[in-house]
Amino acid sequence: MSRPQPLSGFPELLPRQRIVEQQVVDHLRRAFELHGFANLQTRAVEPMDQLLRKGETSKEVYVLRRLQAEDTEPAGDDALGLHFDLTVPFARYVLENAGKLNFPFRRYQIQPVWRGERPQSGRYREFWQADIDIVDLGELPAHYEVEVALVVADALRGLPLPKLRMHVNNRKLSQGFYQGLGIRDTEEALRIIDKLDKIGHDAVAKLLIDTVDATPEQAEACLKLASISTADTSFVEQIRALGVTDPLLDEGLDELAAVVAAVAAEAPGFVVADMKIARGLDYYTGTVYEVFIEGQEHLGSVCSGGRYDKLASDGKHTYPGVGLSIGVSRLLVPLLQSGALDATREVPTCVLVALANEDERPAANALAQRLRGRGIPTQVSPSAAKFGKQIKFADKRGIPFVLFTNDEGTQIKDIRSGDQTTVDVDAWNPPAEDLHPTIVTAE
RNA sequence: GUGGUCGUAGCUCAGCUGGUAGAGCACCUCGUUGUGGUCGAGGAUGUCGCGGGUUCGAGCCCCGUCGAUCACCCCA
Repeated sequence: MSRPQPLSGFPELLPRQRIVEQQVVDHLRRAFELHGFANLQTRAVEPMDQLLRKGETSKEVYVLRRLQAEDTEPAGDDALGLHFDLTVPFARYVLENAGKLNFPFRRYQIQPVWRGERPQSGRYREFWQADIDIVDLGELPAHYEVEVALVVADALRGLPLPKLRMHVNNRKLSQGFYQGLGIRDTEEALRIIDKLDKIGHDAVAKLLIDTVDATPEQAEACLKLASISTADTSFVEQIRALGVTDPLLDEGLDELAAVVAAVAAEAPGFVVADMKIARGLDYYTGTVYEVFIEGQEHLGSVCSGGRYDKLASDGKHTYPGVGLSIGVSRLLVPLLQSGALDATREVPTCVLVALANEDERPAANALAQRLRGRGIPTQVSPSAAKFGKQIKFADKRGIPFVLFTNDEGTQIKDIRSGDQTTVDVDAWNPPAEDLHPTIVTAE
C-alpha cells in the first residue's frame, strides 16, 4: 500500500502554515467586526436552480448525489450542488429570512467554496473566501460602494502581505460610454474588453468589430477608454476629453470618483481607477472591484466584488447589495508553499515543562495548569527522557521556553538564547511576542 | 473539460545507448551514561507515483491512470 497522494485542487496545509492562515482569518474577522459586520454561516449546498440562476457558471458546480440514488432518480433542478461562492447563498439567505433581518443588513462570512475547475497555481477546487456584503431593501445608497472598499482596505492592512492594489471600475461608466458611442450590445462589449490583458489591443479591436458590430472608430474609442487608469480622480477629465456623452456614463463617473477619492484618502496608494476591469460575473450592475498582488498579477484577483442590484429579488421586493470577497486560499497558499510566509512555530505551545522522572508528572501537570490559568499555552514533556532530548523536542517545534524543576526551584530556559533563570511560576510572563506564534515573512 | 511538460529516500536532486539505485541535507545511535544547536564516528531509509505491456532483463521504451505544473476556459 503506497502513501496517499494529495488530491488535485484540494490544498491541505501543514500545522505551521495553518497557524498563518488561522491568524490571517482572525485578523480579517476582527476587522470586519470592527466595522459592525455580523457573522453568518450558510449550508454547503444550494438547490441547483439557485446555483444555475446566472446561467453560464453552471459547469463549475459540484453536484451532490446519494450513493443509493437510483439512476432513474431525476437529477434536475431539485438536485443539490456545493456553493461556488458566498454571494449567491447569501442572496438566497436574505430572501429566506427577509422578515427577520433588519435592513440595511451587513454580514461577513468566511467559508470554503467549491468549483469544478482544473486547478492551477492559485486556482483550487476547494478554497476559502472571506466575504462581506451590505444589502438594503429597495434602494441601496451609493455610499456603501465606498464603504465596503474601505472595510476591505482596512482588513487587508496590517497583514504581512506583499503590496496589494485595488483596481476599481464602474459598469455604468463603461456601458454608458459604449451606449453613448452607439454600441448596442454593451454587455458583450464589456466581456470583450475584459480580455484585453490576455489577448491584447488588436485582438480586442477585431472582436469588437466582429462580435458587436462596432466600427473601427468605435472599437478604438473603447480601447482608449480601457487604457485609462489613474490613482486619483483625474480619470474623469480624461474620459470627458474623449467627447462621449450619456446619462449612464455620468452616473458611473460620479460613483467611481466617489469610491476612488474616499479610498485614496483612507489608504494612500491602495486604489487605482482602471477602466479595463469588467468582471466575469454578469450580476454586477455598478462599481466592480479587483485586488491584485503587485508583481503576482498572473495569480489573478485575490479579492473582488461589486454592486449587484437584482441578485436577491422575490418579485415583490428587491434587495440590492454590494460586497467583496477575499480569496483567502489564493492569497495565502502560494505564499505559504513558496515559504514567503511562515509561522514562528508549528504549535501554540509557549512553554514545555520538562520532566525529571515519570513520578513527577502529576506535579508537572499542576505546574502547567498554573501557567495555563494565566493564559500561557503550556504542555508537559511527553517522557522523562534526557534533558537534552526534551529540549530538542521543544526546539524542533519552535517552543521557545522549557521549564525545569531542580534544587534551585523552578527555572525557565529560553532555548534560543540559552539563558536560564529561576522564576516564580505564578509571576513569570513570556515577552508578548512569544506568547503566541506569529507570522514571519522571508526576506 | 481540452492540450503540453514533469513524477527516483522525509526534502532537493543525480542515475550513461534498457543490465535489478546513489549524493547532499534531514533523521536515529554513540562520543557527551540528565541541559539541545557545533564537531567526529556509525546507522536506518525506497514495491523509482500506481497499473499493465514489450524484453532474457525496465527507474530508463510503450499504453493507461493518478498527482504536480503551464496554456485555454473560467474565476477567489
